[in-house]
Amino acid sequence: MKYWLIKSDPDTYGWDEMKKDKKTFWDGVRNYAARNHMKDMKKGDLCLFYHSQLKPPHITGVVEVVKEHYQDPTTEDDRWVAVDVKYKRSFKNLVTLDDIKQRKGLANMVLLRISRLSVQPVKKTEFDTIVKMGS
DNA sequence: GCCAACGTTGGC
DNA sequence: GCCAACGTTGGC
Repeated sequence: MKYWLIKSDPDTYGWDEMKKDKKTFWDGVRNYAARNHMKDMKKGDLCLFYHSQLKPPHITGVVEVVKEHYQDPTTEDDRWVAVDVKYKRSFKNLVTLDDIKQRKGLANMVLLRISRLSVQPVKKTEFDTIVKMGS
């Protein structure tokens, strides 16, 4: 099982909608590196849900991959894919970007190195640390 | 609103 | 296949 971090600008799609919908398709990725990560996602993988553009930016909770990649329904262009994710759990404490920066074990997260990548892999140890921080 | 980082496009 | 120009993302 793998772990990921997926970003969403709440103006486009926020955690409240995620909770309400229970399940959604994750589309609109137009970046090859992010797309390749989506193609690696397997059913049952867990993703941290990251709110970008907020003050402060933060992780709100966890979602689970329930359907592996398929053609992105929002475009004719067959280069792009979508996956389905379902709501798993909300964090009691939001884990902010600053919290992540402060935490020693998380200094090598992709999030801090390639800030613009919207779908990125997360190590199990990083995932566990963040879940602990959020609980 | 600004700016850095970086991906994409298009001319050559 | 290089590289300049341009657009977008995302933190601050």
